[in-house]
Amino acid sequence: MSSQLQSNSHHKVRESLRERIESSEWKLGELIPTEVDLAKEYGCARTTINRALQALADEGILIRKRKGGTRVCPIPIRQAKLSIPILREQVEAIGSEYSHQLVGRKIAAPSQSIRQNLKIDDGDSAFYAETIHFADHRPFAYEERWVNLKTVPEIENETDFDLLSINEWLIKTVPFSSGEVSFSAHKATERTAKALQTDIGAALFLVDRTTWMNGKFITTMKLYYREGYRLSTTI
Amino acid sequence: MSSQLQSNSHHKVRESLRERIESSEWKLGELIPTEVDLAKEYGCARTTINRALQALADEGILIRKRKGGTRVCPIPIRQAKLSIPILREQVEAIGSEYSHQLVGRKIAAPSQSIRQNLKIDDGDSAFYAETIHFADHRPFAYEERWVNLKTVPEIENETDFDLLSINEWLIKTVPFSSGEVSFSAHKATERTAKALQTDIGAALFLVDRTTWMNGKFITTMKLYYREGYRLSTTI
DNA sequence: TTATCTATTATGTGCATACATAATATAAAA
DNA sequence: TTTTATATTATGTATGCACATAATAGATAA
Repeated sequence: MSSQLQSNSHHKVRESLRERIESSEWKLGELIPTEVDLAKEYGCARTTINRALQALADEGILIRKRKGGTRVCPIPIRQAKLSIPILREQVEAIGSEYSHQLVGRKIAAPSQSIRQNLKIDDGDSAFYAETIHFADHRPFAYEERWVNLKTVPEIENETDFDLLSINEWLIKTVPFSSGEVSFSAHKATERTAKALQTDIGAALFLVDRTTWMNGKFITTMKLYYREGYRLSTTI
Repeated sequence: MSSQLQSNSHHKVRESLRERIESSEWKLGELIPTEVDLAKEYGCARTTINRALQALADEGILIRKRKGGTRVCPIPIRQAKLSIPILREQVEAIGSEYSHQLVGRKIAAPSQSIRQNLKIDDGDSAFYAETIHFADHRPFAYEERWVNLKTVPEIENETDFDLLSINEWLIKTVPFSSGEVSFSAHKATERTAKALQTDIGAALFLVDRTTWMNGKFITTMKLYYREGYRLSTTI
């Protein structure tokens, strides 16, 4: 955590306060001194204390109210930040060579649930593709993706997904989008097992993701990871 | 996102800049104007611009370097914040009644890998417990937990885990701890299937978690969720 | 040419000050 | 007593200013 020495006052104050909170000098839900008092104690400007306290409040370990004062969060909620890297980086991070293969591509009318995800009408068709992602030429993840042609019509004319996978192409084309992700466990079906060269019934880690931008739905996909895959983070 | 109208200048500036970034006014990796220029443009102090830019940098959509200037992050890394709620809240959030049952409890010498997680010596023993968590009296998750007796010796004398589950007791006793979590998919074994009243071979969602505080290791656990469980978040 | 020094530049930070704002406590009026 | 106005308080924010610091570009010396 505090591996990088910060000689800056507001960082130092923040870490000092963090320690005091974590050592239970102030108990859960308890009021801590006011900014003015802390400024006096630390011998710095109130601005500096304010900055430190706001940062801790952003982290969720303090709760602040005007006039009410600042108190230690009564129920410390653990928040894990997990970055969702693109597959190429995920594979290269473990020192393997990344490659991918487009095994299916079509324009078709998606199922009801997919239509709902992309907010498209009943008759409308969409772009569909299946991709197998490899680490050192061994299947690593299998991707089923639908792309909304109303939002990203250019994809229909995009012929070359050899260098850039569809995901990477989309990130370049629609860089800042919001999305919803969910993680679950999934028994490998005949199709997913075949794509990942594993057994039917294997426990696959499934990432479900739908992204949109300015209210326009862009893409929805299912990403099946091989057995043994772990998504890790710190809290 | 910007649902709550903020009349504050630095919030307004931040959201304005966010829109300009998301509308690709500045492309991926491109340099944006300096603080001084933006301050001139927005008619505010540099401090205000600085605050807005720092916030966007914290979010990961800007990259700042002294002298180098501020640029749009070349590879927008999607960061999902996922809060790890305690099981009681998770169950009650879906409108079900929460209950739990301690099915095993002992002081024993853990396996090599657990000893490694808790950083305890070869001969040392630790506290072990298995808990089944129910939603409306149906098994929801199965927990296997080891607790380091060197760090939390009080747990040995704690007899009553009826009201508070071990996890809840630990949160109360050691409120601010760091930890590592990993998610994966796991085929139900005889034991886990039995505990969750499901079939052997079912695809379970597994959460692996180890927590520590000030370098002292507290607990490590495996939490197996029933089939169909989804962990969701937005990015 | 290469290495070394030296501006220059944009961000990082701290501070004093001033005022805004939400929430509470107190006093005054009904 | 209840309601309403008013003061008080702690945090929220904006600003001008000064200086620190990292990284670069340019100038100078080897």
